[in-house]
Amino acid sequence: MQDFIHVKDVASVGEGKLVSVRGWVYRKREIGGKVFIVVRDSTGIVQAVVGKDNGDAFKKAEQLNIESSLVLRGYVKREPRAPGGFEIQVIDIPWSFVGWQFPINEDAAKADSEYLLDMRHLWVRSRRMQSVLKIRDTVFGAIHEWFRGNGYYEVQAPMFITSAVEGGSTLFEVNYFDSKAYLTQSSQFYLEALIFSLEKVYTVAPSFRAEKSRTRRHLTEFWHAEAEVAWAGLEDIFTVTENLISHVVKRVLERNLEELSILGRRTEPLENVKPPFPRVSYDEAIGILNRKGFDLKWGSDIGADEERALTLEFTQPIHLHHFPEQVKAFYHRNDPARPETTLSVDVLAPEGYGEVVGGGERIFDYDELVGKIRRFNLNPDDYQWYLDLRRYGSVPHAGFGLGVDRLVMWICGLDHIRDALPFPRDMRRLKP
RNA sequence: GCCGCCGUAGCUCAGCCUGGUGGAGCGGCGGGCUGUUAACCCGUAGGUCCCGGGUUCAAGUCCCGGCGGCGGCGCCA
Repeated sequence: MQDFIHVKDVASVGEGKLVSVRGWVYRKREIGGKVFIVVRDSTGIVQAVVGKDNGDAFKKAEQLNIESSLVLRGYVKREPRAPGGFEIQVIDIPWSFVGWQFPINEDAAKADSEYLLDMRHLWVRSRRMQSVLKIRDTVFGAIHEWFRGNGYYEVQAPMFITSAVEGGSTLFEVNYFDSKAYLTQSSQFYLEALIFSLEKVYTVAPSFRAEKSRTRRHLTEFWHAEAEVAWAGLEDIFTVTENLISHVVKRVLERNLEELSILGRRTEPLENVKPPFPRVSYDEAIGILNRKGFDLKWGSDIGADEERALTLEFTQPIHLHHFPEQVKAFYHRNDPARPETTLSVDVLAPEGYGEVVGGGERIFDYDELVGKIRRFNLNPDDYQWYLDLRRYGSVPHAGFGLGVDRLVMWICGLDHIRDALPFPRDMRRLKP
């Protein structure tokens, strides 16, 4: 077996070296008795040239379609006319697979259409998706890196559950032998159970929401990074989320400048991301928004349009905190100093992207939790084991959930969350 | 749940308002070009104009119904 190199290393092996690369046809042009093949692999693109005098390889090269695969061998040449300044002068093509006519062309790619979603299993090969996927890899890696570097245990919660985490949210029902089960919409309750064992825990797992949402920031299956910390309060969640997000962004800037550039993503908004993030109370937000022309009453929720307007006032992600009780789920702890509000926080990504994190302090007192469940017209019987946690050595604690796909969407500057992951699932899309 | 939009070539779309022989670009195929960069130039093939009904001498175009799809809001991460 001979040694192969990756496309990105072609320039550095030095002119005149004989190299072998394996990849796919990114572009093919025939002119002047030569075939120019731009070869793509997981690391980049490089131009290869096959001359007509090289009869056997020339014939093979001529037959290749876009995205056909090939192995080629040739000499590296410094060539200012080639993209990247180097090309491979092919001496032979030891292996090739002549693919069918590739169904995605430049026109379809430019249109950014529904068609590309139907063709996603092939579109993942595009430089654009390739770049998103590399950044996504950095993001997931950096999340694990940060939690593990800060004393958290990684845990796993079940995906099959029997009742809702939050009343009102819609669950996917599945057949579970002779009974019904549901797909989890959050691992939070399980993490809360686990803090009494491990104190600081996190998980990165899918969550499922059967909401009929048709927006650019909703999926029915999304990747949820959740953490829960014993003895922690709202201030700790501010600190944890701003440090976590800043770390992730820093890693992306270290590793993915090329990918950001392929995506046409400006890096300035990312370079601004450093702790601490501005803290904006719900009260302040209502004031800011009403000065900007909204007409919001205290107690109304801050919707997508309002979030967008609010984030445009800042150059960093912001901590929006102290939401009124009625706009947050029942498990949020009310602020003893101001009981109509909760010790809750959303982190809003800048540039109009909006909510990427929701979290805050949880109710740790049994009677307080039962009372609030009733006040929200829910049935305490549905929360038996969750209430149990408040019976045996309960402690103040706090946690949060981060929508990883939303974070990737913002970091990449994407228009739609669907493009932040390879095979998105939403209300109307279950394939490929 | 609410509001709005669309369905014409493999893909992206124009044509519809104001009815009169189905169009463009990209892609395919054939040819040309001795260095292309989303190559270019010439030629050529390719259509159930979503389906059904109606109006009309005549419907892709107007009307009614159906089907399929898209965007946004709410909800949330």
